[in-house]
Amino acid sequence: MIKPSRRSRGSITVQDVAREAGVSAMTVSRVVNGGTNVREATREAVLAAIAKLNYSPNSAARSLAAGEATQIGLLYSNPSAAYLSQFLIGALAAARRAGCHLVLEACEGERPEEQAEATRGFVQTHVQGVILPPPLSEVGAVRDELDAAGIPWVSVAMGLPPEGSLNVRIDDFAAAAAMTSHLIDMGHRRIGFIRGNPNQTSSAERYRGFCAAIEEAGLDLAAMPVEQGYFTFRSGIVACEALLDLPERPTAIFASNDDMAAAAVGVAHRRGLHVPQDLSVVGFDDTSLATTMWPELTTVRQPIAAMAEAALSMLLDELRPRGQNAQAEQVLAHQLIVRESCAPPPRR
Amino acid sequence: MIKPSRRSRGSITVQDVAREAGVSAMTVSRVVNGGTNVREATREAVLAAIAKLNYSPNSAARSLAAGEATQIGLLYSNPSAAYLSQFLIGALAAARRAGCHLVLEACEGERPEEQAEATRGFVQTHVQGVILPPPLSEVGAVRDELDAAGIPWVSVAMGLPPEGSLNVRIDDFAAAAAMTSHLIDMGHRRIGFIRGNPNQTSSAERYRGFCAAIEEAGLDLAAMPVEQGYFTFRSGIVACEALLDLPERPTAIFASNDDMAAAAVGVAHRRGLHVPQDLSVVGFDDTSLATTMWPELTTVRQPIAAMAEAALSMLLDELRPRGQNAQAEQVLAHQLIVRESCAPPPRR
DNA sequence: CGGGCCAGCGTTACCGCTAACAAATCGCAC
DNA sequence: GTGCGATTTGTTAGCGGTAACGCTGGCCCG
Repeated sequence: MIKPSRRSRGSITVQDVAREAGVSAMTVSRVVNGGTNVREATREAVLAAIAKLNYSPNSAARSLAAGEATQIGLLYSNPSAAYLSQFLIGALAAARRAGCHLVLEACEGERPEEQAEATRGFVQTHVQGVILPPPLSEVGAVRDELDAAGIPWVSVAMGLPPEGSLNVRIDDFAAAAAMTSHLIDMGHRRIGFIRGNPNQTSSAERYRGFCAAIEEAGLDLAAMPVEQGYFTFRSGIVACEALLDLPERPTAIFASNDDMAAAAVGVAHRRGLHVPQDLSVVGFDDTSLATTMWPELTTVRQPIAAMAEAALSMLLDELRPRGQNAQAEQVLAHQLIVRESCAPPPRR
Repeated sequence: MIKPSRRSRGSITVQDVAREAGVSAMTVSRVVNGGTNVREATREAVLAAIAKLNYSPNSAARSLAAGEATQIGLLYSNPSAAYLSQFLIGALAAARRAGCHLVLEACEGERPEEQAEATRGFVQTHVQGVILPPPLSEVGAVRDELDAAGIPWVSVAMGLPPEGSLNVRIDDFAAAAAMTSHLIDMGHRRIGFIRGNPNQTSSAERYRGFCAAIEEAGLDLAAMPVEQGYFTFRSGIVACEALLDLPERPTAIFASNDDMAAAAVGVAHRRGLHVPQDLSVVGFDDTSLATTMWPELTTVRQPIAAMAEAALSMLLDELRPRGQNAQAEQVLAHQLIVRESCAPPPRR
């Protein structure tokens, strides 16, 4: 007497689908993945059976059988929370599709030794690849450690990634230039710029974009006041104070990220300047801060979730033994988001 | 002739550990999980072998063999990004430990029909349980849909969870009372309160805590101006304007979350009031906003990541067939975070 | 001193899926 | 028709781990 398998989970498996469609389990598997070398009629029968039974493949079994990568590391330091949450949403979506797990690790310290230490945590836990969102994508200690362990990595949102490395980014240069042109088109002729942290290449790229747009418009770059910031709210306060202390005040401020832009708006308000009537302020990144302030911020949106997804796919392609990977670099489209924080300069 | 298995992945398996320790694979498995009925000497030998080989179990194989839950849903609407990122960090850590995948689904709309629709997405994709962070934990349409499908859920951070439901939370009442007492201890006698969205029970609990502390201090509750807010930055502006328009202005404002507190600080600044010298402002949640503003916000910290972890563990316990689950409710500890946004009231 | 019980460990048989190989089928030129 | 390569489909053998059950030997009790 055959007793029903005591361990059956009652869920729909390939076998069930195969029986329903009158084919073998292997054929079902082929249809579900890629589906090479399956006759059209057969595929349709299988798809119909899948739909009928509401089958969804068991990802644990799949990655076990296929021997795929199952643990991908994500090393984060302290980007803005808004950035991180978007990033995680994208990465999680891609991870689930691929059936792999995301292993998070915080990298708190600033010192190379601490960073290397956090990285070694990954090596211990057998992650097969690592995603490096900013600003860690720029940290040599981390990359060296991963290279030494032979673990592939993808950098995300670097301004100027090293040749041949896996990376996903936007065109910081073009985005900053577009934003600058937007201000110029509005009539601003004296635009203050707050630079980002010099240890990140995107800072330089954004500044280059700013300069290029100024010069292209035939304006005098030397007349544009520039302050150094470090991407933090606090540094934005200092930089903005300096800009507004100038005898000839800028009519607009372009901060290299939203946090610093928010700081600039705060400083302006405390000085009794109205934004945007007296001073226009624009940022970069379109984090949630941009809409939880008043006035809401004109800024550049990065497709953060899409970038995370792209990074993970790229990494998995790299890890897949079969064939060579198509591309090692992806530049996604950015978008200029116009809100209420900028307006034509005040008439004088 | 035995050729080495062509599909071997070269990684360390239970078999390797078993051989090294001179026991069977099953014993290794027992040691790794729980480890009931294993002699101490044997356990040590196995642990030594594990350490020596640097073995780490394959979570795909584990969940396949054990037939464990592999997909846990996380339905989020739009809590603050800071909240979400912390929440995801905690949930991911727990998910990895348990070897299950997190399935995110955004629930955009406000209308019950849209919310139910988003929930049905989960039912389709065979998630075995769902975590409901605020404010979705309070949405009847979502919970009904899950109940109808027989999918267990855990609510997180509800103020007053329904009897018998799985939930993880902090004591909103006590936390709000503590914050209020802190203000009273500083010398404030006229404290304005901005309520949270009435569709969330935590709003009511926080308000109850505020009232209790006021009365316990022997102050006149009727003298405290209260405004309705909705947890949004925008609603905080309106509420704070109303409070500051009062003939007898409060010396402190207790906003039911950080976004509204940030709004209050902004309004005060635009009116030329200095925070905290002229007006103290405190918030609730300790999201990242609390430190990306100036002055930094005194607020209540929720252990968000820990709450997410607890929620996931609770859900998995519920799903595990063996035995009954210990607890259906967990109240984690909150913490009063004192920063720069409050000070004794101005002398008059 | 025999037998029942249980802690401790091994054996077997899978979980659900897919790589690799084998077999069947097809198309087509001669 | 026949032969042969290309395409489509089926078969087998695991991937790494664990549930269920079986076996062993020591302990206790009658």
